Amino acid sequence: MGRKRLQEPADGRPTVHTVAARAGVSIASASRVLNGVGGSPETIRKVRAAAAEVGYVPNAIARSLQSQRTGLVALAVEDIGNPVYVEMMRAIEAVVASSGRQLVVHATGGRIDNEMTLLRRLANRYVDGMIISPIRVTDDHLGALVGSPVPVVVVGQLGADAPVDNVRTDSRHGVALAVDHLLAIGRRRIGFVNGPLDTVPGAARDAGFRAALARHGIELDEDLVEVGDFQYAAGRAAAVRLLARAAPDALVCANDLIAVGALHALLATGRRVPQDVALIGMDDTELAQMMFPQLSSVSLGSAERGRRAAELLLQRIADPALPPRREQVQPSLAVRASSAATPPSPRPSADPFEPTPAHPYREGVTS
Amino acid sequence: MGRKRLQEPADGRPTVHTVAARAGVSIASASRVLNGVGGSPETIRKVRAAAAEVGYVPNAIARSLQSQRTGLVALAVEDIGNPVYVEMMRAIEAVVASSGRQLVVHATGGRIDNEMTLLRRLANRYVDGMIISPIRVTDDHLGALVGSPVPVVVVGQLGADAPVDNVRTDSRHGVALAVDHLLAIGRRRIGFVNGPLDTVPGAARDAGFRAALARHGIELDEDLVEVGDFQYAAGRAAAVRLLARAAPDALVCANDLIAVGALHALLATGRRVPQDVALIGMDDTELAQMMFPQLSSVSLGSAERGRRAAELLLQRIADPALPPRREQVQPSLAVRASSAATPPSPRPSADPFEPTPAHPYREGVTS
DNA sequence: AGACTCCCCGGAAACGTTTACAGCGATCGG
DNA sequence: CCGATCGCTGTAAACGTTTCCGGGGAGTCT
Repeated sequence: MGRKRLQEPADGRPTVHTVAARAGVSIASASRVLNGVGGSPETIRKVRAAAAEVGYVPNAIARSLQSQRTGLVALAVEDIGNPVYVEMMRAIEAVVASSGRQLVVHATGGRIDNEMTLLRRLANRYVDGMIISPIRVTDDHLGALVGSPVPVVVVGQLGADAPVDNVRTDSRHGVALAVDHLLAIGRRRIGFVNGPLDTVPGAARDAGFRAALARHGIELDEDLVEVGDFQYAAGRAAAVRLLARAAPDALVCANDLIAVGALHALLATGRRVPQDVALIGMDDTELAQMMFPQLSSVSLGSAERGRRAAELLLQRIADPALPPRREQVQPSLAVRASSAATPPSPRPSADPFEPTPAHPYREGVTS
Repeated sequence: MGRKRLQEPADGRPTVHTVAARAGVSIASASRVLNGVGGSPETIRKVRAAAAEVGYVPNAIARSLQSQRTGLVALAVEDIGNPVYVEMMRAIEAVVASSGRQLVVHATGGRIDNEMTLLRRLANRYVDGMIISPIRVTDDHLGALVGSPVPVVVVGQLGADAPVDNVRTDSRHGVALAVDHLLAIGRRRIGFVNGPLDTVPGAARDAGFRAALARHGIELDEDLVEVGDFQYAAGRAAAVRLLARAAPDALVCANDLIAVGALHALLATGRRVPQDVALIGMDDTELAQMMFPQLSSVSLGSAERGRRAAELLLQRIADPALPPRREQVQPSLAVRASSAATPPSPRPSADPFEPTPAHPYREGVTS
């Protein structure tokens, strides 16, 4: 018994023991040199040479076990295909990468059980922290968030007093920006295509739409409101239903994907955008600018929210004792061709050279 | 000297030692029960109870160190925003998740140095395997791939004899499908908007386009070929350049993003699609169907390629001694409105009920 | 009854790294 | 010339888990 330890694992892969043996020093010295801390010139030379000869690469897992951190950060969103999350992911990835960490992404499908599973799995510490953007929130959920063993930052609305790092936006105000703008360009029958009302953003946007109309003293025709899902196909179907029973002169959509679906529905039924129906999306993703006509869209600062969430998370990882913080990003409206100030003209508006200065500009935050 | 080991880490988080002590058994027994292997009914009861009481959750890192696997699989693509990679990612995620693993995504930006860094980092075994879709390939690169210490599967074209698991498609043939179809519906001046020629897909598609025309005995007018980047903005700019100097009656695009850009350019300059110019994209992503008119697109089976790549990878992880395999996915053409067999009609058809009304205004596309 | 099998258990090693600690020689200051 | 300091080194512990191995008890077969 008692033989110290295999110097060469059966695997053949070099470990710090291999390097140390080859350099004729102890593993402690080898490790120190490899980490650039301490060591005499001679030792440094020998260890470096030995490491290079055997092609030594430190094992990330063993290092993690020792250092109690994995260098990974998780991001959980509903759908990694939604461009709004893509933009958020890009922003987060940039911050996270600059701290030398890597990103693990999870698609939750918006299902609470999936999110709960993820939160529970956090306990086994496979990541150093997590950014999650839940679209539905329950009490269990909230409990799991505040009781999480590793830092969690929430992107999105949350119960007001939840002691969790949180970066949110004011999507009610965002909807108001859209409504105000449409009224300002003379639209009166404004429709609304929303996502599910049992989601946090869906509920907030519905409330925002109603409040905005009420503020202007306009009575809402329920026929002008339709609900689908936060996806293209569902948005298009919802728009088709709405158009079948009502004749809006403008549509606000809770999402750019829905807006693209609505655009398709409008064009496919021979309506002109914006002459017959003005259209405004939400999230201001790349998609909005790819459409023809380019879509006006309410920016909810997804990239900015992602960036800030990542920074909050990194700070909390560095100092878990920090008090919970909350940050807010203001929405703004990007006006583009789909809601250009073209007066609703009679159908055969002959002039093909009608001037419509459709260059996008941003309207201020002030309502 | 002497004292065994802290039962309760200063941290306060329960370990298997905590559970074992509380249950009055050894850590070996505790571990066995927790893994569901062995243990008498009484032991099982005690350990389960103790684990529940202290809220024990096994530490994933320690487990990884012992088992020599992390349960993570990496995916490296050029741009996580490109819908083709989103679809691929979804397919991969499904397979990977069904094996109980998780996905780590990396955006390489198509830069070889980034990819090399990733490949080198593989050596520290932070993941069990990697799927990579390089758009540029060098010899160094190839060396790093074949010499990788952990399983790697490549999605995309590769040097013919590289001993690396690889799933590819025949994009030359894909381009041919598009060209054949356009010729069949009577188009003669077929343009091509490609991505960079120094990329593998760019080169293959260029060759495919030229070969397809040659096969039909058509001489290529170089004015009808334009190169940009595999992105929306670059595609749009490239299409604008092309349209400024030539008058195609059809456009093939190397990518759906490019095709969307081209569509925008066409519509913004008052051209009708497909009446004036038929349009075909490539990759057949969701985006193609979101457009109005819906875009024909050559499917290169991105989801299928992702699925197969994931399966190859899992099999190789299970048995690293497997010989390298290569799989091929056949392209197919999805014909939609943008290349419907509408004969090129004379311009002025002022029919107000024409199904695709031209938009009477121009957008900020510099001509 | 004795030998054999089977099952369960606990001690201890192992995964590969970092790091606290102590020893030791050399340098330096007094 | 001696003691303190400093820089370097090696031993060993620690991170938290799984698993090999040997011991022992209960049961079974001959």
